Amino acid sequence: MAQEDVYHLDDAGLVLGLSLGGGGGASDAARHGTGIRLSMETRLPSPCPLEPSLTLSMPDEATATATATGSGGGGGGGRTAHSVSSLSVAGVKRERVDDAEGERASSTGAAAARAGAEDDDDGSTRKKLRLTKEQSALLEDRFKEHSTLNPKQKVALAKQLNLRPRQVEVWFQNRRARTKLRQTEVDCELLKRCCESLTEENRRLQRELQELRALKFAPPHPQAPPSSAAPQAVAAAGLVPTAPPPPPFYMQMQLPAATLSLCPSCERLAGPAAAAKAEPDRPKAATHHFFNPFTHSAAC
DNA sequence: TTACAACCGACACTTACTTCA
DNA sequence: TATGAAGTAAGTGTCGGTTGT
Repeated sequence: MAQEDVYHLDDAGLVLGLSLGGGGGASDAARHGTGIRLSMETRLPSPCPLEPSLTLSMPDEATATATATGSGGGGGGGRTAHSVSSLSVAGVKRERVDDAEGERASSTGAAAARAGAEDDDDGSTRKKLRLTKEQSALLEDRFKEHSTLNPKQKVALAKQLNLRPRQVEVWFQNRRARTKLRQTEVDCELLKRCCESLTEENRRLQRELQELRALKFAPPHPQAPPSSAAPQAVAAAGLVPTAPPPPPFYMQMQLPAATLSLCPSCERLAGPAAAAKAEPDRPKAATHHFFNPFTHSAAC
């Protein structure tokens, strides 16, 4: 399921693009689209060509339209082909290689013992394995070092944990997915706050504009200053606060939202700025709570 | 050099199972 | 004890990249 929301705040000259979901799409971005796509640009062509949009339009209509459509991602068909999978050509691929490599042999291992005989024969029930705390801890440690494993590392780790290589591979896949999901949630929350701030800023600017227009078309006051001095006049009339309004939220942001990230171990919000503040002498890559999912580096 | 097929790794999506409040 | 939500191991289909022919 893909979901793409674009918040188009024309007056503020800002467009926030939020892309969620995806999978099975034509483009790589769509296929890997569960990650947030953040874009903050000034003065994009209006109206925004992207379909799901929230538009806060100019003065008088003061309309706000919002549409959100979930485009069918597709991705896997889930269980639809389950009955075929074990015999299908695609299904034969990798797992069967791992099987051949000796995961059936691992049925003597502790994991298989816990799983309870791994009854491949009847195939009617899916016994679920629970990893031990020690296994999970070691996997977590390896994940902190590298979020991906090469085949040699995978086999070695599987041997060390007394698991099948396929299980290690699946664990890393699921762990990456969890990390990405948490990161998406954090980004989503940030975007939400940013959008709320921009909406408020937009309202304030519209009010200000209306006041200025009202002043411009009002009959001239005998002692009123010329129209070129409108701001002062407005201020004198007490129509706008004398103190400047606080800077909008997006201006207070010290760094782009996309650079905020979660520490893979403690899953706390982190960012280069916070990290540098915490330990200024330390190189960024070696700072706590800073994890770059794209370089697969973590340093907690 | 280009075209093609096979393979592989990663991902998105999903299901099934376990744990816990 | 029953139950629903959350967490997670695992299955499946798809895509892009690599490699051999």
